[in-house]
Formats: sequence, structure tokens, C-alpha cells
Amino acid sequence: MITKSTTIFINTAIQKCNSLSHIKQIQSHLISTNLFQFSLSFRSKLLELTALSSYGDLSYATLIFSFINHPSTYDWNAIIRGYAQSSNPQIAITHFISMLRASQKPDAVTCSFSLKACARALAKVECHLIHSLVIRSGFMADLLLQTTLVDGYCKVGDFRGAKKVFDEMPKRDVASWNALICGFAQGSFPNEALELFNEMCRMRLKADDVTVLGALSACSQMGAVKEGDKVWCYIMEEKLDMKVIVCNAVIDMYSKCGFVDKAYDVFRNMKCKKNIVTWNTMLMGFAMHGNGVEAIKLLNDIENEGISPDPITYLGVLCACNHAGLVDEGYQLFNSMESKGIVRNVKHYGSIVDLLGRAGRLNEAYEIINSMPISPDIVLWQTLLGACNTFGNIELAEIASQKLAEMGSDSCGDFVLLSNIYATYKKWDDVGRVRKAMNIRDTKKVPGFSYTEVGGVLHKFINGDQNHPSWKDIYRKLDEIMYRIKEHGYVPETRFVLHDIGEEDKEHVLCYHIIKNLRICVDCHAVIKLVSKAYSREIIVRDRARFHRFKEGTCSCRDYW
DNA sequence: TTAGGGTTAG
Repeated sequence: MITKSTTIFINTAIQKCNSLSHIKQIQSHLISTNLFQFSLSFRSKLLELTALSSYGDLSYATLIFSFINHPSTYDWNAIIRGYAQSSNPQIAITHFISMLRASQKPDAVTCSFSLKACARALAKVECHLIHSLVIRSGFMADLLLQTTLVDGYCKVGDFRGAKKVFDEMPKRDVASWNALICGFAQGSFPNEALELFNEMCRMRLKADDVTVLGALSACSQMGAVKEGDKVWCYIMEEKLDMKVIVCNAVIDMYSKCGFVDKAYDVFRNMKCKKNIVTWNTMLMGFAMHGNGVEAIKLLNDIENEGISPDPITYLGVLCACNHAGLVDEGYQLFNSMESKGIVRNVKHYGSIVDLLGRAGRLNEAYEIINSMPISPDIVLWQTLLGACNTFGNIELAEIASQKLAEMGSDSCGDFVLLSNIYATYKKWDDVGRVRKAMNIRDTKKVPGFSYTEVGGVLHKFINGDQNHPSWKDIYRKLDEIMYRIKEHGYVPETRFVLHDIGEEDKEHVLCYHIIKNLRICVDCHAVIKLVSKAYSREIIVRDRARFHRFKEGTCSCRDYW
């Protein structure tokens, strides 16, 4: 029998607990008074504190757990929940399986935590397993659990499964809609996400901040500015612009749709307080559009506002210098980071290598890689290789390729770049050697594709495909465009074609190649410039890294990208 | 005592 005063004493101790040593003191008290094995409620609370609080320690929680003779459902839930939100969610799933093996019945909450673990560990099979367990246990009427299932299925990449659970839900609330909308948006199905959002609006269901975040993300991916405008109107009508997170997403949407001015309008007129993400998002917006000077100015504004820039701020401003060709400014900022207390990560190094590389300062870029205190990653070597390709540096290209091979990169692009450098110098034997290596390694080719959005519908084109319902008309139009830009002096850039083939064939390879999902290539860039002139049209192209705005035969990047 | 959906990144 636990006395009332003991209960008060322990509860107070647990409430006031704020360090691991407090936890240990309470634990020793529980053990010495024999309450550890017999007072389930105190023990579970202690375990929860250890597994979940900021001062707790998961491995210590696991130790406590291992001393429990017969863990209760609460104990299991605490440990599973702790691991589910840790950097190692797979362990939560392992504990869940141990729970089943120990013949301890999971409750709906256990399933919820375990599903979250599956989502974070990308564990598809386990997600299905828990779903069937949920059905067998009679938990399917639980709205919260159904929503977790929808979310879990999306995160593990089973969108059909997610849609099925959603469709079969007898009742849905805004969170269930959000799980699917955001799931689709994050899973690169922006069309579907936006359709669901519109369906929600048609049904006159009230969308909340999370819903619009999903819808905005979808618009950003599609470059669907008209749809984005509609979402922004909805946000203002519903006063969701009082939430900083929503404003941030709007700024991001306008930037990614190619309208950095609109993004800046939203940024300047915000009614709520800006946070560091707001500043970073705006900074990245300027970076994407090659507005280096504005980005540097914004960095000064951040400091004047008394806000501390973080590593992402510096990544943004370096990226901006990069796209604007502000080499010295970027280099200076990179060097000033340490004195500002910002620890450089691999992305900062990637950015500076790109900056120097694109300016042709290849040896300096290589020196930076060699002097890095952290190990360079694949992207970094690819960046250097790309710069070597631009400036025709065979020696460094071979070093970068060697590193990439050592790191196990099987990207087709790496081989293509090296091969292109050899091709530029007509070293066909070396080209052949690279091609052979490509075949042996069975390199993975990322197909080039482009999107365009018309009336809220996304049209996707893969290089040379015939999947679009109007593909014949489209190709006919492309032929006409090619004919017309040749009148404006178009000469296909054939230098960057892998194979050693005749000029005529090379041109054929390039002529339907309009926009790349990776960085825009020299030929595409030249074609679009001429199209903008021949048809007097402004064309906005977003490639993997930035925006190009073509007008009257010139591009906003001033041919520096 | 313990549940669901979320913004910036080379």
C-alpha cells in the first residue's frame, strides 16, 4: 500500500525533475522502496521522462526498461515512442516486434507510435503489417489512427495504400485531408495534392494552416502561379497569414514559381513576426533568381534586425553570389563565416567550389577540397567535374572521376561529363574507354524531363517520349520552332554529345531536347533565347538550381549559370 | 499518465 504522502512526494519529484541525475535519484528511490517493479504508474512516468524529455537519454531509458520484469503497455509505448522520434526509428519497430513476441497486446497508441516509426524509417513492409494488426485488433474506427496510417503509407511511398485508407474512412476531418494532401505534395505528386485541395474547397471544408502548406508546396513544384495566387487569396481570407510558417511557404511558392518580386512583396508586408526561416527563404528566392546584390543586402538587414544568421542563411547568400557571378564577394563571405560563429558544412564547401569552379578558378576550388576539415561528398566532386567540363580541364576531371569511382558513384552524368571533356579534345579512345566502363558498371541514367503547367494541370515530358495525348501536334510545333530559330541563326551546340557521330545525327539528338530537369544545358539555353526572340515571348525556365528568364533573345542569368 | 497532418538547403 502506497501512502498518500509517498504519492505526493514522488509525483512532486517527477514534476520538478529537470536533469538525468534527477531521474537517477528518483529511480534509485523507486528501486530501494520496491516501487520500481510494483508501482506501474510511477515507473512509466519515469520511463517516459527518460525516453522523451530534452534532458533524457534514450539509451538510459533502454537500460531502465531492461530491468522491468513485466513491462506494461505504457512502458512499451514510452520506449517505442522515444525511438520512433529518435534518429534511429528502426529500433522502435524492433521493440514493437519484441512486444508482440512477449505476447503483450499493443493498443491503438502503440500502433500509432509504431506507424510513425515506420514512416520515419521508410519501412513499407512493417507499415502493412501494422495496418493488418490494426484491423485485426478492431482499431479501424479510430480516426486518429486512420490518419496516422494515411500519413505512414505516404511516407513509405505507398500512395495507393494511403488513398485507399483515406477513401474508406467513414469520417474525415481536416487532419486526415492534410495527411493525404501533404503526403502527395511531399511525395512529388503535386497534381494530386492540388486536386485534393480543390476538392476540399468545392466541398466547402475549412482548410487550415497545414492544408495550405501542402497546397503551396504543390504549386511550388509545378510552378503553378495562378493556382498559387488562389491559395494566397484563400490564406488572406481565412487570416492564415497571421502564421509565420504560412507566410514563409507563400514566399517560397512565389520564388519557385519565378516571381521573386511577388515573394518580396509578401515578405515586406507580413503582419506577423519574421523568423530565421522567413529570412532564409527570401534569401534563397533572391539566390534562385540570380539577384546577388539583393541577397547580400538582405544578409545585412538580418544582422541589423538583431537576428542571428544560421548555416542556411550563409548557404543562401553563397548560392546567390554563385548564381550572380559575385565571386570575390562570395569568397569573402565564405571566409568570414568562422568569425561569425557559423560552422561550415559540406554544402557550404559545395557552394564555394561551385562558385570558384564556375569562375574558372579550378585550382583554388581543388585546393579548398583538399584542405577541408570534413570529408567531401559525391556532390562536391561532381561539382568540380562539372566545372572541369566547362573549362576543359582534363587533368582535374580525371582526379574527380577517380574519386567518384572510389566513392561508388554510378551516376551516368559523371561518366557523360568525363566523356564530353575527352570528346571536346577529340580523344575518342578515351571516350570509348569511358563508354565501356559505363556499360560494365550498368550506370543509372536519370532521364531528362520537363514540366509545364497549363490551367492547374501538370504536363510532363520525358526526353523524346510520345506519352502526351497531343504529342504529334507538340512535335510538329517543335519542328516549326526549330525551323524558325534557324532563320535567327541557331546552330546546334553539338560539343556536349557523348558519342562520336556525324554532325547531322548529333543535331537530331539535340533538336527535341528542350528543358532539362538537371541544370540547363548550353544548347537548351541557346534555343530558348532564340525562341524568346523569334516569338517575342518571355519564357521562364526553372532548372534544378535556378531560374532563367528569357526575353528578346537574352537571359536574366546573363549567360552565367 | 502516453496518439493524427507542417516552412528554408550545393
